[in-house]
Amino acid sequence: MRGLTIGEVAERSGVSTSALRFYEGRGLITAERTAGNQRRYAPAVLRRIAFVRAAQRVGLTLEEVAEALDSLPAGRTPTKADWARLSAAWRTRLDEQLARIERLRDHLDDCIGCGCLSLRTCALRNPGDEVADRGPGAVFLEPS
Amino acid sequence: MRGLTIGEVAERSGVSTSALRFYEGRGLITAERTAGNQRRYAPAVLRRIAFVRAAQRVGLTLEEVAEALDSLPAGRTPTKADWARLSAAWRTRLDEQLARIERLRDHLDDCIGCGCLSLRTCALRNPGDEVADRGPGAVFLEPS
DNA sequence: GGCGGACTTGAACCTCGCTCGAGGTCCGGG
DNA sequence: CCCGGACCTCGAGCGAGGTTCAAGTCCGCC
Repeated sequence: MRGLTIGEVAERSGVSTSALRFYEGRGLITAERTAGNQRRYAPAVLRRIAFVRAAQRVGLTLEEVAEALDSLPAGRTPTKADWARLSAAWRTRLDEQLARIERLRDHLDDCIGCGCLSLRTCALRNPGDEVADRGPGAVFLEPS
Repeated sequence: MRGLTIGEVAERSGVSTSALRFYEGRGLITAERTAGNQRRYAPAVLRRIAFVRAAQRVGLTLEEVAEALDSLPAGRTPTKADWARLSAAWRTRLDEQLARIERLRDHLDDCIGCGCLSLRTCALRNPGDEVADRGPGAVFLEPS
């Protein structure tokens, strides 16, 4: 009963063993067990993990990733058509994010120099656009 | 000793009273107290709160917002020059976010239909670009 | 002076995506 | 057979940005 150990999968995928166990708990990946209860992974799990990480970079929550994975036909290897369907949906999502940020930037341009946070009409003060980037991004106010 | 009550500030700013107390704990806003220990806010707090919310929409953490507020000269009302300086920094930040998402989208375009998550060279699999939008965004996989 | 709604505090809880630690087991080489 | 490193489970903790609760106090109007 060969298969990849969790450590091997972690190394090859760049995802920590704790994250792999966490993903398993969320139903994102699965593993066989040895007689001694250790996980053994099929090589295909690496592609699945790559899918999860790619989806996360696009901004999906793990729950959404799980839905997307569930939408793939069980049993067979995903085809190019499956991938095209999902990646088109991702693209839409990215386009929406771009549009949102662009709107925000344009409002900001309108506002520069006008001190308009004091005006009730300022678009920046009013809702609809969210960014909330929690990733490793640029630091605000240059570290001088 | 007049001044706005916390409820009035909440109503006018659209920020909940619990959030206002939370902001005070983070040093983002301040308030006087009545003899009976209730908060009373100066009207200028509304502009300050608007600033906080705008900065959050641009993606700053509350800690970064606090730094930005600290960078404003104490005591006097912020000038247009102050605002221009900060909003220019925000614009840079938004531009970086846009660039990041565009790169990701372009990778995705390169990948559509090629099933390239199976290739070790796929740019989508490899790091550097993060999105992680936690805001109210579009739902993935249209609700059909 | 009495009523009720607005206010006070602190602590506990929430989501998300993990990480870490404790305490214990398994596996492979020498 | 023994050792050490990799593995196991379970539960707690983090950090961001709050919300919710409990128990008690204040404010202002009639």
